[in-house]
Amino acid sequence: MASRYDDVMSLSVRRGFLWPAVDLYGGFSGFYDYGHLGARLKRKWEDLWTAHFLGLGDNYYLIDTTTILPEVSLKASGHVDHFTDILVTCTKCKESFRGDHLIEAVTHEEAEGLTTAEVDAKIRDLKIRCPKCKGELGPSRPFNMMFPVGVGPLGQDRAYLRPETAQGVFLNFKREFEALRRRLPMGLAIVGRAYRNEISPRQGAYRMREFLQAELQIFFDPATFGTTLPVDSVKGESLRVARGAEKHAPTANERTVADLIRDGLPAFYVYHMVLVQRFYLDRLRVPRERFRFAELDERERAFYNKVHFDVQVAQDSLGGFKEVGGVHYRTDHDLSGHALASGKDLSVPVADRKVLPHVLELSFGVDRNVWALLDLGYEVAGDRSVLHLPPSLAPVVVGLFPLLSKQGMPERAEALYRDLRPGFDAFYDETGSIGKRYARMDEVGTPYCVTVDHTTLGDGTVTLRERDTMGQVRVPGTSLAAILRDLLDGRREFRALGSPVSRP
RNA sequence: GCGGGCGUAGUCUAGUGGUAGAACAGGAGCUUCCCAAGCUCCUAGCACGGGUUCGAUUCCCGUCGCCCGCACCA
Repeated sequence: MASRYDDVMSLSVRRGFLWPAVDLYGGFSGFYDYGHLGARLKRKWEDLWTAHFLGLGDNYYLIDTTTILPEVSLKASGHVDHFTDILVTCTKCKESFRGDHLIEAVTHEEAEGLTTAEVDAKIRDLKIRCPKCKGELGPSRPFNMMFPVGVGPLGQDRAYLRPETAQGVFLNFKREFEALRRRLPMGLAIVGRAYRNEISPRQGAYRMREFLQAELQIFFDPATFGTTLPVDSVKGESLRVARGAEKHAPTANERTVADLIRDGLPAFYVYHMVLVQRFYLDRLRVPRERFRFAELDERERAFYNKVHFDVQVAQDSLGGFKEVGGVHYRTDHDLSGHALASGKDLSVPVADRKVLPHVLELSFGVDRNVWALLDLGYEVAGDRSVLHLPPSLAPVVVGLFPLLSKQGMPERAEALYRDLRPGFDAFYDETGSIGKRYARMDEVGTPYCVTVDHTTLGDGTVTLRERDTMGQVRVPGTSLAAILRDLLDGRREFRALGSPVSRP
């Protein structure tokens, strides 16, 4: 019995969205490659994300930074120390545990950051045994989630593949602040790869060792940011949130912006939650009930976050609400860390004061979002399978077919294809029956199909078919480009295009 | 990493100690023509490595990978 996950993965592999990397040699756990449709879908998601989030501010820009970072910079960010877990394995039942957690459970004191020798000593002194089988615990060993890289001919310069794109922004903060003429708020975004040596990659594109992040870091003056935003204009807007323990249930509560601010969340933070929710509901067309913000408590949050809500989308292939992004209030953690370690003052002048800017991070996993689109969009009903992608994200926007492979119809259809090709992701097909061609387009999410038929030969009109409704209208072939552009940009509705063509 | 299950064309699968069939998909052709029609032909597979054996896709071991549970998840 194939699961929902298998169905989505099968579609992805068959049609060219994504599949396991290096599968010629049996695969490479935690790594996935994108095929021709997946790469285009991913690129369109990135473009949409970039347009939406850079549009949130006049001083928001995209930058691009290295994926390899020297140890000193990641030491300053806290990743060298905090991204390392000390693991202890039971010699009897082979179960592994985090050393600091074992010690904290007994002493109720913070034990994170201890060395392996210290953990071993504590375990011995406190006579800690395996919590599961009471067996004897083996020696502890460090495990860092970052991939080490030896730079230089002898590999003598210790470095790591970046575990998040954000550090590239912080390292370039001072340069950009000058280049952008010293203005706050300033937004710097990176869409790029990041790497984590996950112990156990799972669930396809959900937990990967190499993945693509889209992150926007907004630098601001904590004293004034909330008051400079049009928070009042969204006060009545409702957000879907699960706070504290609520996230363990597959639901969310509708809470107004005003409510959340009254509960103590910073106004600027809630304001940006609204903008993120709009991106998912309005732009990505995620059904409202499948979207929510899930709050992480102190124990679950990363070491640098003061307020943290996951952005989650409910996906049947992954068993419910799963993280696709996050809204993180990182305070001045990063800039102060880099200021301390580099010896450079990263505070900036604001009016007559010096301010170390705070950071609000809007962070998204691109691969997770692409998978969510496939999961949400894929529908199998009887013998028809349809991928309901938002038209603006569909890797193929329009299919062009001749009804018959004769009477000059292929030439007419191909001419239309040539006309549209420069401006649209168009696809021409004359093989098989017309129904089969529609079916193929439906399955890869193509929102519109155009067919040249007998009537076309007389008056130049063609049929335009909409994927989701299978409805057809007749439009002039010469207007196709303009009509498609309007449909994709949301300026026109398909049903408003004209009277439907009836079919037998 | 531990435990369990699994690995046969692109996909989904049948099957055997004597090297494999089907369906769907794909290609060519005929025919038909507005929602995966039909017919003919074709392409294509036992994850990888080792062992046992006259002979291994099948049995055994290892590796890799996938799924589930545990742990982990800045």
